[in-house]
Amino acid sequence: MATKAKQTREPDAGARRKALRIHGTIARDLGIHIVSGHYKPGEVLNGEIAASGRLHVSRTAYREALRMLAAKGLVESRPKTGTRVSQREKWHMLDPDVLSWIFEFEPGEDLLNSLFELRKIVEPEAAALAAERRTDEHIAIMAEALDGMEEHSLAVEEGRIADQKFHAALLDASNNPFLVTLTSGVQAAVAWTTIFKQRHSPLRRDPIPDHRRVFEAVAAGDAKAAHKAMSDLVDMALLDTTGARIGKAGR
Amino acid sequence: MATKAKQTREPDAGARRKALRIHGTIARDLGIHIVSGHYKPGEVLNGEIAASGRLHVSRTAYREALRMLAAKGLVESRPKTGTRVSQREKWHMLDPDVLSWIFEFEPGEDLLNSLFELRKIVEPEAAALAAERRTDEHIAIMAEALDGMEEHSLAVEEGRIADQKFHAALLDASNNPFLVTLTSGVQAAVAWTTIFKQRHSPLRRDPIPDHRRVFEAVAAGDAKAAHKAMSDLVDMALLDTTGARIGKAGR
DNA sequence: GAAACGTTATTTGTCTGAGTAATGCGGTCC
DNA sequence: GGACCGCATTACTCAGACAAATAACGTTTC
Repeated sequence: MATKAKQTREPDAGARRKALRIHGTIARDLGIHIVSGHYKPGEVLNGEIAASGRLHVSRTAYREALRMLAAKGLVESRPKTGTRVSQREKWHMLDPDVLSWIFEFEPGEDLLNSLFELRKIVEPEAAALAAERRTDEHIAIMAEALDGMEEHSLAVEEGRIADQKFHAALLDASNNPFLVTLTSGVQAAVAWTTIFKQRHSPLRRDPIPDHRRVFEAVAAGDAKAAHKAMSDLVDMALLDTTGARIGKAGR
Repeated sequence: MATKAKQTREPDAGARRKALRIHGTIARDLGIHIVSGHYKPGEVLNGEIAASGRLHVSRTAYREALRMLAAKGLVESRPKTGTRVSQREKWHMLDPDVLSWIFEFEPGEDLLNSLFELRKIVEPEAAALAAERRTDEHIAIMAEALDGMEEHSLAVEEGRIADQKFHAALLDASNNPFLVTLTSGVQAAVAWTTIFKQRHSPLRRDPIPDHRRVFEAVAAGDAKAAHKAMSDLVDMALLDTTGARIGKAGR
């Protein structure tokens, strides 16, 4: 019997969990069940009274969870017919939460490849734009972050924060808000699982030199070089992830 | 009554609106106010009791609207401090609803350019992938849609539906669910405003030949040609949109 | 005096129960 | 057979109360 552990302010280094409320936890649980295929598209969920009763929560909380899922395109509600799981094409696959839910379970090799296919398309171009548009301030922030990554390692929290700073500054330099949200969300989801998987295979190529190549190209304003360097970086990230997953090489 | 539609009663010609409920309309109104800058990031909204009272709705409905906006990253709620508009970096700019809200108001030239920058990066690559992976069935659907576009025109509803079918099949052929959601959402938002703007400047280049070039490249499995053709298509779309914007009389 | 600690007020969060509105389904009438 | 009409089901909306979280303030303690 899992009673909810009284989790007061958890000062653990992680800003990862934000102490979800009831509606948040239910949305997350339901969302994971949906993206993992436990509830299939077209399937009708239990009625509000039944579902809320089964979960021992009020209808209010359950409904708010449904509203969140509906806002992410995962479900659709109508009177008389009930709430049903939407078709997969309707899902907002790039929503940060949906992405994290997908990767929290088991991505599925094809989905992982699809995501990296997208990264391979977008991120090099973003780096190229950043090379053309970066300000001196961007360079300063990225340089500092790079130093932080070298001093600590990506194995510890501080190093990962520096890594995030680096990529955030890079994206900001592209000066395109759509690229920012798209890429930051994807990176966050991937980073999370990568960290997890790496516990099993701590051996990996040192990513710092690749980061430095990106940095130097952006600092020099060399869009083509930035494109190439970032492309390599994404390739390496893919190898890290799939390598940790399975030994076999993809196509 | 001329058409024998199974559709029971749809008195309003606008089939675009799905008869939003109260929480949906409030979320939309609030969302538009946020993305249009009327409520600025960091600003705290009125308390739930005050806001719901001012809108003459129940707290429940207002809260569900907030949950939807929170699910899209537009607001954040905490006890004691209230609900405040999130920083722009937190917004899910690629969420279909957020996108439509942005373009419903007045996109802002820079935002429009940023979005087309993204399209220019992603859609040609998607077309290239489609050229490599398309099945015969995809070709058949696209051919049929293309015929429909030629028979009717993009000026009428049927033609636009055929256009959507064409692009949907093209995206599906890329076999990448992330590309599908990303591109379809963006296209929908842009198409909406383009249709609207075109009432003022009906003169535009005929897009059918460009579509045909994309089709032929994809049918031939020529990724490079598909890339080029789709790139041209996006260029033309940008010209259409900005041209219509500049052409209109300022208000 | 400053830092740790408890108190309080305010706001969101959760619960309950009732009533309303939309809608698919089946029956009825022509 | 088709159009219309009621019925049952389900989500939707409302109202009011209570609980939990937390920022701000005041108090204690060293």
